[in-house]
Amino acid sequence: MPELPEVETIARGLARSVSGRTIRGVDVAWQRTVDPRGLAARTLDGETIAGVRRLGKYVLFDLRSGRHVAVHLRMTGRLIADPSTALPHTRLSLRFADGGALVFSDARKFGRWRIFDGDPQAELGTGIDPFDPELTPARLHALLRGRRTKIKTWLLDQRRLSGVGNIYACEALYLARIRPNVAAGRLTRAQAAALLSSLRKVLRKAIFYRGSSVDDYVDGAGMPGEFQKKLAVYGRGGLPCRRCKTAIRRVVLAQRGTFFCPVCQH
DNA sequence: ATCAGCACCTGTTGGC
DNA sequence: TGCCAACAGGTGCTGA
Repeated sequence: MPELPEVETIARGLARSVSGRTIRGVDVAWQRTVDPRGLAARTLDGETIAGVRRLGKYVLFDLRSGRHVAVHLRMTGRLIADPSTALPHTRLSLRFADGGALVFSDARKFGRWRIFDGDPQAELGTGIDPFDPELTPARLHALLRGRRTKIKTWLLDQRRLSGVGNIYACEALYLARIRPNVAAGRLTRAQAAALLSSLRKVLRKAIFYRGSSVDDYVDGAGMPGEFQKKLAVYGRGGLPCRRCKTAIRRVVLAQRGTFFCPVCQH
């Protein structure tokens, strides 16, 4: 479900709504929600949330103790602060000392919570962020050099670049006029530069519109985003390209639906 | 290194 | 109307 813009929207909202609050009670309704590589959920009892931010596609809670909680929402995970009614598919809840709660609901049960000490980036293995100032066109071009994997598949690999998912990979490649199936290493320096600026443009705009609610994404307050109305290619198979009117094609790359314009993208 | 295939899960949708 | 297959914003593992 959520990619960088959706996770950013959720993290920003939760930073305001749960920062400074103290956990007094943890309910785990689906044990596998808690990643066994990290600490047990009950260790959160008594912790106070210092802040909330995004790391790649993780919602990262920084605790006053120095510990961290990384929540990955995968396809259908939702983090809702102080819900007014019980949520369906609730898998884990943090009860706060003030009487409120942070509830994790996840229909498909793919989402994971990981509680750990130490450096989040090292712990989670996240690659460079698309908005990291150190990611220059030259740096991206260098990262792509020699890679024979398809550029769209490369964009989805979180160990290299962290935060881009299926929707925004399709959208950025469309904006940059690059075919999803070209080998990553074959992109020219100019194409790498176009791809980077397209990624930032589409991600920034999607954050502005509070994410894309194609199916069931909602933010930390339960509100949907608006960017799904702005999508240029994702989910538009068979519909006319907004630039040249050619029918948008859908193919499958790396087991994921992939949309592109066969005329605009080379 | 890379890829296809499958696993993890449930809910919704579209075709027949 | 009803059933079933396909599909879904993600990742991780295995085997080739």
